[in-house]
Amino acid sequence: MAQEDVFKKLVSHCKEYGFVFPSSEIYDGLGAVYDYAQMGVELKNNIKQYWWQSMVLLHENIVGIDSAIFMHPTIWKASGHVDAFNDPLIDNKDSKKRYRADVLIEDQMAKYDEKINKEVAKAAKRFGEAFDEAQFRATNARVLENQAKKDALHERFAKALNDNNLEELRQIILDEEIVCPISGTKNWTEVRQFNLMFSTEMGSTADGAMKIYLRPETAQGIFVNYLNVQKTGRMKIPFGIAQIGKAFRNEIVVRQFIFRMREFEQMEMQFFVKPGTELEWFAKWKETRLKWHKALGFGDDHYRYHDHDKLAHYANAATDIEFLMPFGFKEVEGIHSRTNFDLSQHEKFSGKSIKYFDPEINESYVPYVIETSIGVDRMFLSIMSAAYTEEKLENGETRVVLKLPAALAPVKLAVMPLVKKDGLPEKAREIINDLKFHFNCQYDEKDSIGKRYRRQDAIGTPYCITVDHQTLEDNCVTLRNRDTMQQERVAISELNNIIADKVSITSLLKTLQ
RNA sequence: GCGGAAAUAGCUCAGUUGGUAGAGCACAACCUUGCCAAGGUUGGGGUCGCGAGUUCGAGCCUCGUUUUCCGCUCCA
Repeated sequence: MAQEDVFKKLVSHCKEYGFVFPSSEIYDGLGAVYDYAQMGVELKNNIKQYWWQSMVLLHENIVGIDSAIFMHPTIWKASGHVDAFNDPLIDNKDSKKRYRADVLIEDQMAKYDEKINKEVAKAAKRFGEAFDEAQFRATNARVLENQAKKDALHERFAKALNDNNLEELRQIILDEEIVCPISGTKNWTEVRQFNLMFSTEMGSTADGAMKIYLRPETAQGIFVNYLNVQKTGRMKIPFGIAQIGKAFRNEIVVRQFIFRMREFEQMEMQFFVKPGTELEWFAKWKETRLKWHKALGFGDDHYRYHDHDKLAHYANAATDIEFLMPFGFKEVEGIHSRTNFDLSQHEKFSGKSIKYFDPEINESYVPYVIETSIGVDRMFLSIMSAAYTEEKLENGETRVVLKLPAALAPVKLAVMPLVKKDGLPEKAREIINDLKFHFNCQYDEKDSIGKRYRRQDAIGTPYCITVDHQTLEDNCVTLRNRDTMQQERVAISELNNIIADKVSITSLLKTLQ
């Protein structure tokens, strides 16, 4: 089966069986926003629980927080997001390359300087030692002409930037006859301001309102709280802070279902370490995180590292964990050595010292940070795509089964009477009324037993138990395994023990030790 | 953002030169059956993505728009 087909079928399956719906569908949807449905929310919660427990339960030096989505706007100046996420961009229609309009104009100004310098260099060569550069610059016609052009451009450019006048920026590019370095043409689109951060206003009166942003990442909520957590939690370096929460980015290009959404959820852990030890910890977390992924049992060939050659300005090492999606290997988690960039920036912008006093060396320092950052929605998609299976059966039929890890499956157990009479439904209800306290169970008596098994296969339920006539006599039921379709007969009183061991997140966590 | 394609029932799709919408599966009820998608009867569900235009008449033609997919592009 071609990979695009798998992806298409997966999207249909998510809709049909209640995992993911397009947001606001009855109003034609909203671009790149999706809702998790009755099955999806269970799977997503289980993923989050698996991550949270692997961080907070298994590490005594990692604690969690839940910081607000709204944060002081200066935080995003300190982090660099205000500058980096607000660019006037222009496209060349021929090369289809996108440029920052302001950079194109700055390059043009540099070209005038080049011309002037060339004239100066030429003259210097001609006149030798007698050359008076200041005199030359002040009198030479060509130099003056270029200087005047540059000054005029500079003035016009500064005004356009100041007024945030995008049309004027475009007009400057046209008037200066700036060409695309690739296509060499002047076939430009309009200049558009890209605001990758969503903003809103806090304060109910218009004049007293403050422009604030919906956080584009959850990490900053950890950084600005790190010292509070350290002091009140009596944490000693090295220690980590974990957080799961929504983040928002006004993406320019959104595609591939829930892989890139405007509203998405992150699971981030920032690990604070002593300067100089960060690369050791980076290596350790790189390994730890991959192990966490592999424990799900989809096969080691589904994963690979992608080390970054080009590092962001704040990082001194970075890697991605990539997962083999239907459309190729894609980033699911990022592990970054962020140095002390973020904390230092917050010291600078807030004016408050956020140094950690290290009692072991009797010194204060700004810790270095290792970040592990994973997109819940991407994780969800990777799990769904790896679990989705079309299986040829011996009788020639095809069975669609979601081979989800049992610990993550939305429904753990389906309880069904073999027939809808003879007291079997009542017996089945009796069983489910006991088990529902322990697992997410479904009851189903509609249609043939085979059809009911297939329905459970389609949502990834790992176990089905069937109540038959014999059950009424011996208090045993058949327990059917989703993947092997094998059945065994077990006592009702044993069900809880047998199933709990197989479907609990705890047993999955134990494989990490 | 550019170029291309598409949008009809919960899902997958038909729908002829323009004449008031169908199938399979799914869903609900009942009958029959009873361990891997059985059969029968009946029923519910669509202003054909949305808005204009052309026409006596638009699911079909034209324009716009929204959403999705593919290729570029972008991606702290």
